[in-house]
Formats: sequence, C-alpha cells, structure tokens
Amino acid sequence: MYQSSLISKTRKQISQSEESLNAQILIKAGFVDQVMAGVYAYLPLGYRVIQNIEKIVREELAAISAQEILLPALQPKSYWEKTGRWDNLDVLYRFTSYYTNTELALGSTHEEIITPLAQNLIQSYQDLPLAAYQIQTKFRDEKRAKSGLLRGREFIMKDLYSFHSNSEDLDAYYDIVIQAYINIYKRLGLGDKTLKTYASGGSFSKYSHEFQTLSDIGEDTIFVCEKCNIAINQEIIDEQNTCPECGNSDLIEKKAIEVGNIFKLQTKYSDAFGLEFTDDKGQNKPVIMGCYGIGISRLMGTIVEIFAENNAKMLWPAEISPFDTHIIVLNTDSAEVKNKAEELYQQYQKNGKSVLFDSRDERPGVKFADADLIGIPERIIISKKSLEQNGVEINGVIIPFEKIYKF
RNA sequence: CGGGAAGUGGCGCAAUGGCUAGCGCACCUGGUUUGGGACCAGGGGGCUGCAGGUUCGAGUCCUGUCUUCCCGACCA
Repeated sequence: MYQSSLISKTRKQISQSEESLNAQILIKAGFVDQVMAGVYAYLPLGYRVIQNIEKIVREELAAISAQEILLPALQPKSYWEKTGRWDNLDVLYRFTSYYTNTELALGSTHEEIITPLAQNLIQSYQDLPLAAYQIQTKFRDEKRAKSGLLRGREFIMKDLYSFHSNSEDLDAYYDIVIQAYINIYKRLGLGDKTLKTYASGGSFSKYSHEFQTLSDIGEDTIFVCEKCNIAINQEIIDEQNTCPECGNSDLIEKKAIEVGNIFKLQTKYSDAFGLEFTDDKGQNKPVIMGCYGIGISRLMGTIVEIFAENNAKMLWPAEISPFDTHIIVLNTDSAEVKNKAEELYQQYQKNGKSVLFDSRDERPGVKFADADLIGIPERIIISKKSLEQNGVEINGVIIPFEKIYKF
C-alpha cells in the first residue's frame, strides 16, 4: 500500500524542453524533483533506487574489508589550508558563519578530514592496512551544473580511503578495489559498457584510473582498446597514445560518463598532515594512501541514460528497481478482486519481495501509464479477467495462483 | 565565466500595447464509469520572477537584476 500523495501525485508534466533525458524521465516519473540548478530532492521512488545502488556498493566494499564511516560535510578552514586547497580548489564552497565569523567549507571531498582522523587511529605498522569509506553528500561549486543528475552542485558520493605501510601494499589493494568496482558496475547492469580507463595521475603517480560508461551524452572523450576492453582518457592521449596494457595503437574514440575514479595518493596527504607510522624497525615513515570514488547519484542518472527505452520510458535493472514487483489491481469495485489482490500482496511481502501495490480507484489506462513511467520490471495484473482463469497476469502471461504462492 | 533561449495558477502552455489575463492537466463537491491516460454538472486557485522606466493604458515596449535550460570554457 502506498501513499498516493508521495508517489502517484508527483508526476510532472514536462515541456518538450532541451533538458537532459535522465532529468526528464526522473522528474516526469516522480523519482526526483529539482530544487535548483544541480540540486535535486530524492522522492520515495528515486530514493529507493539510490538505496539499492548503495546496497550493492556496501556489499562489494564489505567484501574487501572496507569499513563504513560518516565524516562531516561541514569542515574547518584550517585543514584545507594545510593542503593549500583552501585557495586552490575552485569548486570548494567556502563561507563565513554569520554569528562567529568563522570561515568554513562544505566538503567537496574528504582527504582533508580523513587524514587527520587517521592520525588518531594509526601509530604502528600493526594498525595498517586500513580502509574506510563513507556514502555522503558532496558539495561542489560547479560553474555550470548540467545533464540532470550527471553534474550537480550537490550529489551523493561514495568515497573510500586506504592506508598502507608501503606502496606494494597500496598497489595490491588498488587492484582489489578495481575488481570490486568491476563487480559493482556489473551488478548495476553497466558491466558491458563500463571500461577501466587510464587517466592523468596528477602529481603523485603516473596514472589514475577512471571507470567510464560509454554514452553519447558523456562529457568525457576516451580512446578504447577493443582487445583489452579498456580505455585511455583524452587528457593523457598525447603522452600515451597506445594501449598501456597491450601496446595496441588502434584505439577508437568514444564519449563516456565518468562513473568512478581511483587514485594512488601515495604520501601527498600524509605529508601535509604529518601522518606517520612506526615500522617494525622502530622507524617513523609516512603512511601511503589511496582514494577511490563512485558517484552514487550520477550512477542513477547514468543508468537512466543507458536503460531508457526509445528515449522515453525507463525499465530498471532488477537489482536496483525501486520495487521488485508492481501489483496492479483492476476492477477495484469487485470485493473478490480486492481481497485476492490483498492476499497476493501479503504473500509477496511474506516472501521478502518489495511491492508497489496499486489499488487506486483509477481507470486501467492511468495505472498502466504510471507503471510504464515507473519502470518496475515485474508487473502483475490482477483483475476479474485473471480471476476467471484463477490466476494473475505476470508480464503479460497468465499464471495460476497455485504456482505463485509456492514461489 | 562568455554566448543563446526562456520566466504567466501546482504542472504544461495561450493572450496585435486596449474590456474582469485564458486553455489543458491536476485539485474540491455530486453523479455515472473501470483491461491503455473516462464523462456530465458545479467550484476554488494569478499582484504575469523582482525593481525601475516609457505610455491615457504594460503580461506585451525599454533598462537593470534574479532564476532556469542549452552551447562553450572550466572540471582531484
């Protein structure tokens, strides 16, 4: 049973505007609502999708021994000054407290917070390695928010940080994270289209890696090696114009959405904060760090871009669909149909299935249209007609009750 | 930040400088309807983004400003 005010009445008419596809679909179907440029509210359907994506991420990170934490979004100026990014990170929201005149930042990333925190946790090589992540709202003062959920000023991100006593250990964990990421994209239904991509390493390593989902609306240009199924970001193509893994020079230019990136930070942040540990010889050394990001809300937008059918309606991959099953009750004036529907709904819930139960007193066309918009992959219709055959209709096929109730 | 477009009931739109700013959807009341977005009857809801200006008269013209969308630049 659902609250119609939150789910069924959030449908918005959308103009034949130039808004990006993911924004159009998600707003029209009532998954999100736009609050301002690059800032969205997640409504019940959309938030369930977000939570399903998060669940997959959590499961895969638990499998590689990362522990979940939650760091503050509100951050002191002093930490950002230590790394020099108070003045240099142009997307950092900075502001002054109205009452105390204190200058503060809204977190656009969390190296500046987790590194000093790690100082409290790490003294000895025996405290390493350590991996911690959070799923949290990030703030970035983008000059131009665009493409719906793909580039917002406020967005949900998973950021993982790892701490090691030497670079070999970092390298090994880095590869483990790559495999976890591959698992995540696969479970999200993006496996075939998401490529590990070599990108600029910045000042602290030769390369970083991104995960890029092929899509014409992507902001990034990558060059794909079809032999290795990896890619190179355009930003490093001058210095690296062959496949780094097989040497192939026959690379194919494509557009893609960056859905993850991982860096070997080495000692950049531990140096800035003096994060050291004592090794087994009694010597103090800087902690070696890595960081690993996945944009959760951007993934939702990406999935819509990839799975929208005929550029109009959505069909969610089963694992992240807002509900497992959409039960649509027709002929709601019939007590028999209503009772049977209620029974079916209870049965599904008992068996651990999440159900969107539409018993509204609406015409069939309204319910079907809404169901099309919402895009839950399993649709069950129960009606006078189906009861005549002593069953329900599941995705167009009549299934007798005795088969369903067994599961 | 540069360029373009647009701001009118909750949403989508209309309105030669001229009557009380309309229409569709949604909403409220009553009735009839129920396998692809129903119908009838009645009803409520607007200082036309904001601030100035021109004019006898401004939703409409001018200036400024804010906001949104698109293109570009930018993007650990």
